[in-house]
Amino acid sequence: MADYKTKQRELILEYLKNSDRPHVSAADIGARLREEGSVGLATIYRQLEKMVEAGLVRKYNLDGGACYQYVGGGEDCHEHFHLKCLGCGTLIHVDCDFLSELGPHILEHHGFLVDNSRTVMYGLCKRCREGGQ
Amino acid sequence: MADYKTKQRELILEYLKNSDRPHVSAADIGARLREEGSVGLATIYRQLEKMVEAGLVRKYNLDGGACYQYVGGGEDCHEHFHLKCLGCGTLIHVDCDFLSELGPHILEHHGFLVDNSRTVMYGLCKRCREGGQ
DNA sequence: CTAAGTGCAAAATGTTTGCATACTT
DNA sequence: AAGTATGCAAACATTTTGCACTTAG
Repeated sequence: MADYKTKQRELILEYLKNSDRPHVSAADIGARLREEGSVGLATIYRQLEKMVEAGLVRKYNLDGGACYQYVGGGEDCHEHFHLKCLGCGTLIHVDCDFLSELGPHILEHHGFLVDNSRTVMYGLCKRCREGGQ
Repeated sequence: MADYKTKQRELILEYLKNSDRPHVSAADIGARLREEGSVGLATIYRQLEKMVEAGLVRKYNLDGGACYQYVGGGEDCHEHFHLKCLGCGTLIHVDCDFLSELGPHILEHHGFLVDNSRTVMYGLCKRCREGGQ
């Protein structure tokens, strides 16, 4: 029942923490960890599942597969917003004061508690807007 | 380029409109339409894709596959926001001045054009928040 | 007649599982 | 030693695609 501390688990956690991009797919992790420590994809999925269950990692179901984000127990991503481009599929992370007021506003005026970590706003990014589409 | 009006498309649309449940998977549609009119799964996926693109249908990526919801083209949903309760599943429509500033703000400061009709914010409604969960 | 849509089966993803082996505690 | 974790390959589920054929405009 207790999570053993294995080399693989540490590598995955390490990767999640130090990734420059906030959201990472299982394949991303696999691609990187196959070089150095060699961690099987199955292990990655199994560990990610545990981490999600433990609240260490958050899972997002996106179009072409799921992405994972390290949140380290404490919140982290509750503070910002996600914009997903319907054109190129990019997931954009946004931190912004104006947007930070959104949650409190909705809670106060509409009685609804928004969970930013699960909310994705869809639309078109600048490049896709300018490139036709 | 123009969407042809085929028997299959009509059947799928009909099913989406009359479904008692708001969210339906491609498999759900297939299971039902195989009985009567016989519509191939591939066609269902291809039609759903078009409908999503046309704004007739909204797509949600869930854990075990995607679900689709008919939202009708005629609605003025571009004007307001959608809050979906993770507890009871209710979809709440919200009209509000503060929220109306959100789109312009994101466009101006983040270069991203939000499509309100496709964007759903997830969280908990008042009742679900108070009732535990 | 031409463009678009359809069904089927095959293929491409993304994720999970069975099992023998290896590692943690 | 007992309980977990791992790797691999096979199994799965869902969605996409190639192709010959049908249908709508």
